[in-house]
Amino acid sequence: MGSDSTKEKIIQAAQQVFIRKGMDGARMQEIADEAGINKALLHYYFHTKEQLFNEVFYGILSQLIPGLIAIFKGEALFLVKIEAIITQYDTYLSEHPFLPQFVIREINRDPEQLSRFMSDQGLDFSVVEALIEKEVAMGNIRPISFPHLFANMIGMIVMPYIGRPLFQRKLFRNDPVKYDQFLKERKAVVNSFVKQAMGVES
Amino acid sequence: MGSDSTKEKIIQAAQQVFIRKGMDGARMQEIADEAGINKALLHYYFHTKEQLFNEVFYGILSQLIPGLIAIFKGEALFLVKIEAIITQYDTYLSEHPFLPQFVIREINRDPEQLSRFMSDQGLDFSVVEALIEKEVAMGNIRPISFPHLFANMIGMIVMPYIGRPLFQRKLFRNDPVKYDQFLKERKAVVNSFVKQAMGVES
DNA sequence: GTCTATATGCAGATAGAC
DNA sequence: GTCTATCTGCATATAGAC
Repeated sequence: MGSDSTKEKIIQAAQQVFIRKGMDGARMQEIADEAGINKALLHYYFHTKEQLFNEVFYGILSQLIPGLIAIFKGEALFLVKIEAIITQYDTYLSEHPFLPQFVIREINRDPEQLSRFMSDQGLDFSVVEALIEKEVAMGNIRPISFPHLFANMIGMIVMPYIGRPLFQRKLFRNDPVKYDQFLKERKAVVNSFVKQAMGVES
Repeated sequence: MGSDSTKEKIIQAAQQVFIRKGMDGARMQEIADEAGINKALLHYYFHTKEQLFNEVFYGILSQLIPGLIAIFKGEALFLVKIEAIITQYDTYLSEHPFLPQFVIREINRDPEQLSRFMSDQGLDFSVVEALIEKEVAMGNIRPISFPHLFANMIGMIVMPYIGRPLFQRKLFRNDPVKYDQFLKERKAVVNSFVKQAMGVES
């Protein structure tokens, strides 16, 4: 039992540090300190830093993906799905505000592995891709390809998190309370922005 | 003259490497190799890695800012300014595709310094902030605050660049030619997306 | 200005006692 | 399982010859 809880403490600590510093910037010493143990014990549980990083990173990611798949494959109407995706992402990010930067770093550090992981988890965009083409063909929404719509939505949702240190300073006089309020508004703003752009009322 | 061209070679090489690997991941050896010199000479020109990084980073950034300020302070109509900002960013990014990731890392590594740098360069959003409030008050565009609109625009423009390794794999069967085509379309797509969302025809 | 060689320090990883 | 002490390697940085 002492062992399990130590491993859990390490993972918690590693999340904090990796997310703050990234894979390259993180130090095993710092992770050990944050977990209240020493480096040797860290290496007892996780042989290498790379291994620890992967467990942490993919552990976090795999919490997000099943929810998205469920939305993709669900029976809801197109516009409801759009809203669900925005809500899902936004809620998740409000709980893991440093995740986007973390993912972006990994996207560029080892894209092949990440891509494979998503496939392994069963994430596949072709369903949504077909869906949106149908909606466009039926004239329900303004013409747009899935990649463009996807990039637009993800970009709008994610930007306030990755840009926070700068945005908060430049746009909110460095007031964190104001910024949190701004973040809370995002879900609704993005949702109506997208719907209006696609030519449907919210 | 040999000296000046060496310094120039170093800066070019450092740009490449820092952009690929980030401040933490970059190695002075790799920069020296890419510049065709050795580490000692690198340290002759730039005493520390930190110093080299700052010169490269702020050197690149300072190319972008004056153009934005010109747009902000110009006499153009609001919608023309929106379009100009999108075009300016998008064109700049197509020439520096790795810059966003670079900036994001720095935003989180040392936000205070970056924020001060932008102020020093004279970048100030209050002009645009007032402008957009006026447009909303006049009923020319749908109500939206400047921070929300700004986050939306920047997010949409920047996302395809920071997410490229993943997006290209997942949405374009890892075909770089197709992805470049996609990137070329972004300027027009984002512009019309924004205008439609704000309730004006493009 | 440019090089080879070397110092210095630190981070990841291991050995071995308890 | 957990610790202290240590090894090994590598990255930044410097010394000093040319």
